[in-house]
Amino acid sequence: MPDPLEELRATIRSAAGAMRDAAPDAITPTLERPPKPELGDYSTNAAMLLAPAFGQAPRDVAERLRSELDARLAGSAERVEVAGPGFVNLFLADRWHRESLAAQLDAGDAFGRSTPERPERVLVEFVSANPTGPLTVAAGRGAAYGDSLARLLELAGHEVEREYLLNDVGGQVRRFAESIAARMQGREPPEDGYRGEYVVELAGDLATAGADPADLEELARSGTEAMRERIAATLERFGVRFDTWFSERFLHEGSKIQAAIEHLRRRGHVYESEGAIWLRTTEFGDDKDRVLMRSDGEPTYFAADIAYHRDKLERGAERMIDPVGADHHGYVPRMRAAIEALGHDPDLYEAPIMQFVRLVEGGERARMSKRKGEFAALDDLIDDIGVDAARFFMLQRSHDTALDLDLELARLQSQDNPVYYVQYAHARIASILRKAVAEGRAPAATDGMADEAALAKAASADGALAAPAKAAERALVQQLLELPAEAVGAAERRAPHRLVAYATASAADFHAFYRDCQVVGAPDGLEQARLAICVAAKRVLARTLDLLGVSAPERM
RNA sequence: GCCCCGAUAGCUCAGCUGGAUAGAGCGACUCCCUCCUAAGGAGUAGGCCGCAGGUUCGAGUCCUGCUCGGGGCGCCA
Repeated sequence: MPDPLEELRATIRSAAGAMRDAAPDAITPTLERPPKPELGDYSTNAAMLLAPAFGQAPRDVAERLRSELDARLAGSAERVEVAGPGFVNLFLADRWHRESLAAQLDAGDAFGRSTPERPERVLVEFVSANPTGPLTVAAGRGAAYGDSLARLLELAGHEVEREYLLNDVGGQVRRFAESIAARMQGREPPEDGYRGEYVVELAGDLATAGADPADLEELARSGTEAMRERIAATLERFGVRFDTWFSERFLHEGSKIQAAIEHLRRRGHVYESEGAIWLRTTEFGDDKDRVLMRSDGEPTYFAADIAYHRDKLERGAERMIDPVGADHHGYVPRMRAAIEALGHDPDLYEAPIMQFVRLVEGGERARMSKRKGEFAALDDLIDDIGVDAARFFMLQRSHDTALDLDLELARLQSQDNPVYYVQYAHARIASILRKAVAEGRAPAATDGMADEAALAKAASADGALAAPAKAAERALVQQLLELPAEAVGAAERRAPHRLVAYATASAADFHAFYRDCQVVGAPDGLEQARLAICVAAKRVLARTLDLLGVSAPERM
């Protein structure tokens, strides 16, 4: 896919290469928009990066780079300047903007997509909340993060699988079954059981279906299955769908755990002590060794998880990304150690730490504990503020920052709500296109809406457009061209929250364009050019919102 | 005690792997609808980037120490 900014970067690299008599290692210069428009359209720090290797003052290197670039950008740049400590600033011609916009439109839906140097098969395992209760808001943050990350990785050219690990066996599940049984018999759940109202309802349903309160095995099975369905329904509402629901029970029943332990034993990392079987994780940087098989003969969750990750690798995963809650972050070093003990590079296992979400309203904070029965359910949050606001707010902040979600702000269906800022820009563009069709200034598609593809095609024809000349036009075009790099950067850094900032900035640039540039009714050529900019902006906003899992409305 | 994360505007937080005069939203204050959606725009006020050192042409960003807050240190998951 043509990426005009990537071509500019390549030009800078080649100019830097041409002057590298001292042959420094490859540098990765920045290409960014300077803080003030007077400083040019783009700026690079390449000279400052090269200066140490040349043993020259940054400004002198910058001057040499300037003349190299000046020659290479003859048709595209009006001028190239050296400024500040050694920045080389590019003032690009109208023609460059026109051609870049045309290239973007020509790429259609492929714009933003990229091909990594080394595409990977990535398995993103997320949410994986115990099927012993409804999803909490905290799980929702993990869902929003994991799903957006998966979407980003796909756009960045990787092969992605979304997977949910169902912890459908073990102590928590037993307590869950005991709690259901107690409710079926009209008793209170045990002290360490699940006391939520949903357990009462579930017990009623199972009783109606003829379940036997004495058969804990069966209650565990049907209870977790009922919860799994409920969780899946909540996630579906939330716009999150998994490729695979992986049952931990499968690992136990299929002797996968024994096989994994045996594998580790053959590699020489397993020993017995105090009646238990241990993995020598300290060999790989962990604080202490960890138990795989308890003295009562039951495998630990850790052993099951090792078998699980081994299974992921056997299924072809080249990278495993497991966003985990902050309350489990202590678990990460031992899992890393286990990956290494299995004979793999531990770096292919990544566990982004999800910090907590706190719901804030008038200073009050909801607690989130499933077992005590007082929790903030994701469904309740969606009912309250809607999917778009929920996902936008949860993705607004870096995953490793604790988030206070302000319900009062998120609930507002008004101008104060930051979600609508971006959506409104999209709706405004749709409105312009509708008007253009209504006045016969743009072709209509079969559905009566503007034929965006036709507009794009006409615009990308060579020389068809007047050049974007106003500052607001140029700024918007430049902003839209950032999408591919933004998407790749957000994917590589596992940081979907960057897209929220990008979407907000793009919307702001559109609103400024809207203020300064009349579209429908502008002089011939200019009107076509602006309609093309509108189409490009609409696509970028829709794409970005989609990556966030937020809708892009045609009207508001 | 050890480990992880955080500390940036009144509030909630960004800051693109070290670059130019540190940004956004909310809140406060002033303006702008004969005009494609005012869910918008223009502007003002608001900062010792937790503290102290260090690294270098340059540090909110990297290193060390400290303070405060959150979390974790189980043969639970």
